[in-house]
Amino acid sequence: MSWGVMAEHLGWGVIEEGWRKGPWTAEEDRLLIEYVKLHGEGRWNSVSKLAGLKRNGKSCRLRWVNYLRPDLKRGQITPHEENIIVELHARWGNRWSTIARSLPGRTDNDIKNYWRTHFKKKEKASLDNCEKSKARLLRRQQFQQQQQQQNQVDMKKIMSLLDESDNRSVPTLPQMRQDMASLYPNTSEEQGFFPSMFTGYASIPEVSTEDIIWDGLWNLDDFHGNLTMANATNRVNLHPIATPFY
DNA sequence: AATGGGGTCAACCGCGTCTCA
DNA sequence: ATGAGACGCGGTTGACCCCAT
Repeated sequence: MSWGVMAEHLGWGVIEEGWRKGPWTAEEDRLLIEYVKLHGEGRWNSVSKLAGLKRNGKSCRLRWVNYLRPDLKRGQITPHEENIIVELHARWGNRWSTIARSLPGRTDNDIKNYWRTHFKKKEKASLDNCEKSKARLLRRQQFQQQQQQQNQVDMKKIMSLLDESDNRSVPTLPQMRQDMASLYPNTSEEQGFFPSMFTGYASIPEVSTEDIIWDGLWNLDDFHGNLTMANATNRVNLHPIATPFY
């Protein structure tokens, strides 16, 4: 039983509008290779007529470019190639064919697949961090708002105390201590007697070292993200500046 | 041993660009 | 100048494989 017959028995190679679709058989590959040997690359739409393949031109071109070309490099992407991909992606964004030109033997499809599998994970992780960071930011904003409101209340209390002591002229230090102690009975002078508004710094609760580290990483991610996004979305602007490695 | 989930890769699809009559 | 066909590109899908549970 031939590959083609078997494939059809197994439900592969669906025929739609006269064109076969799905995985290529060894026989189809052979026919395509023969065709390219005889006629060269190009004129893909005539493959079906000249080679007897029931595949449309697009499908033939793709099969040749991504799989059958003799100069294709097989095997895993090397660390060196990965470095190049990362560097060029930062510069060009998702312009896979441009990146592929700098990696002999690799196709745009290879690079695209590699990027998606190896870097989507990192992207997802950074998106998760983004959500965490947003939540933290919200917590901080809420806390700072509360702090501000509390400070206003405190200030009013202090002002009213001062008003009461107007007839005492300038308060003495013991008097001030007494006033503050009545406002903040649980706070010792050593712990920081005055409310935070006097220090100009509101301490932030529930912020762990881990949070701080993640914030730092997030800032870096954000910077890198913006950079690559800018590159990806402003390709036209970058054209005159940078040239791909042909 | 069964199964669910994630990784990998080949192939398809839609759209934009190029070429040529 | 223009329209149709060919080509190229990036995004997406789906099948297969492997591994952990």
